[in-house]
Amino acid sequence: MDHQDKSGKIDIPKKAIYRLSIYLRSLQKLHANQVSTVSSTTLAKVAGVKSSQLRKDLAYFGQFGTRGLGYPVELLTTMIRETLGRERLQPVILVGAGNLGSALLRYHGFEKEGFEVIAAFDAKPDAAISRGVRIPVFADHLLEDFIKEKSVKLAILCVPSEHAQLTANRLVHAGIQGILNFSPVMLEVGSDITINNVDLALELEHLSYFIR
Amino acid sequence: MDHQDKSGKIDIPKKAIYRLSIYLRSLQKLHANQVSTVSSTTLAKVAGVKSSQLRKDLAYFGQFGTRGLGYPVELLTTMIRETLGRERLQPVILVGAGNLGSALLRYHGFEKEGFEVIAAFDAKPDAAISRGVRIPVFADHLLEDFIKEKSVKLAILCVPSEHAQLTANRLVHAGIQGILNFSPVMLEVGSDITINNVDLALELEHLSYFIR
DNA sequence: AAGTGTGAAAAGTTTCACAGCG
DNA sequence: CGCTGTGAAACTTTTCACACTT
Repeated sequence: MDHQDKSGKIDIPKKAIYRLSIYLRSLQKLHANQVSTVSSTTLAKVAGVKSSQLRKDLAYFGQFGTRGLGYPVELLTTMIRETLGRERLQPVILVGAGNLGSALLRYHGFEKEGFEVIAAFDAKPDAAISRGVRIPVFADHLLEDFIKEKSVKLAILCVPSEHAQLTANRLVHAGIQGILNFSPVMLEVGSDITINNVDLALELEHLSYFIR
Repeated sequence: MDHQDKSGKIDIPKKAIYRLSIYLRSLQKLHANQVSTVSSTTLAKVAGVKSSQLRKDLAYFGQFGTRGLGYPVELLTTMIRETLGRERLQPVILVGAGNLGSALLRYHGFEKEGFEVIAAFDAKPDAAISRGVRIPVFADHLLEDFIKEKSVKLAILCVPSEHAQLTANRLVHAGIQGILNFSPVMLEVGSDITINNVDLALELEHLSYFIR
């Protein structure tokens, strides 16, 4: 196995990809502190992982370190960005500007990390607008044209559970390739589409198992 | 290994515990549709997993099925609830009622799944109250007393990154055992405390790797 | 000496396949 | 017969330990 899948993309374990994002943040923090070279031990500590795991993760997509010295912060940042497909700004849309949806729009956590939420869609756009959302909120039926026009690839899905699958189908049909899904529903989509479920109640439930 | 860890709790793989929550929801859906018995194949389909995995997951904490027939919906619901520690309502507090925090308070996704957010805490409680939050919002320094008084075990942490670790320390010291952490920071806590990180920007970043 | 890169071992998880029960 | 419960196999991910480079 040469770490290559059929699409020509390097085959990195899913969990390692999550960690790459964490490394990216840690590197940015180090860069802000004028650090220009970092050892796997130090970076691992900042990121909260084992140093051996960090080295293995980085080795999945290249060799960037200097033995005896460590990794150049700036180069490594660039390489991880490139691997994650974050060299250029990704436009994102949000669908379903209800309670949670408009909350996410006002919360600027995505922008801070370099994602631009360029528009939102809702059956009742006025309601969201009146909630103090600044990003343009359009009527639901304009969704498809907008996605095609702007070639948007990423969507945040916050519609009520009962509409989630139907809306997901529309998104995929219009060209969306990745969905961040906040509905507590297992979406069924083609294998070429990536779904990321964020299920807040489920996370709390998971915690409640571990408290004795 | 008899599936028992030192605390006397059955040793269920972490990933299986997440799935138990999904099964619980699926069962509730079936129950609402008057289904009283369900086969592993059917329940697995609803939950979006393989039937063999479902059977293995359930087997970790008991034997509830009848061969040739399937699982009794109601009993299985009770057993999973019990395993997850969800037989009785868990009180939860939220710390940091800023942008995201007050958004989560207005969003009632937790309540719907049976968690009661009984109070929130913030350095500037008035700001959150004026944002239309109905749950009582108290001043930050009342945190410890409240946790002890009500023996709260679960907290949702939404303070800015720079205060996250300090606040987590306070929570743990006051008796919190599980933290749902929305700050993009790896919290360092004792091994008896469970942390669940929900990092929205990280999830988006993960998606961006998979879109070609 | 310090620290990377990496095979190989260990641990964790999923899937298979089938014996056995109702 | 239909479907559960489960060992064993397959696969994935993590950790170890050390050869090797600067």
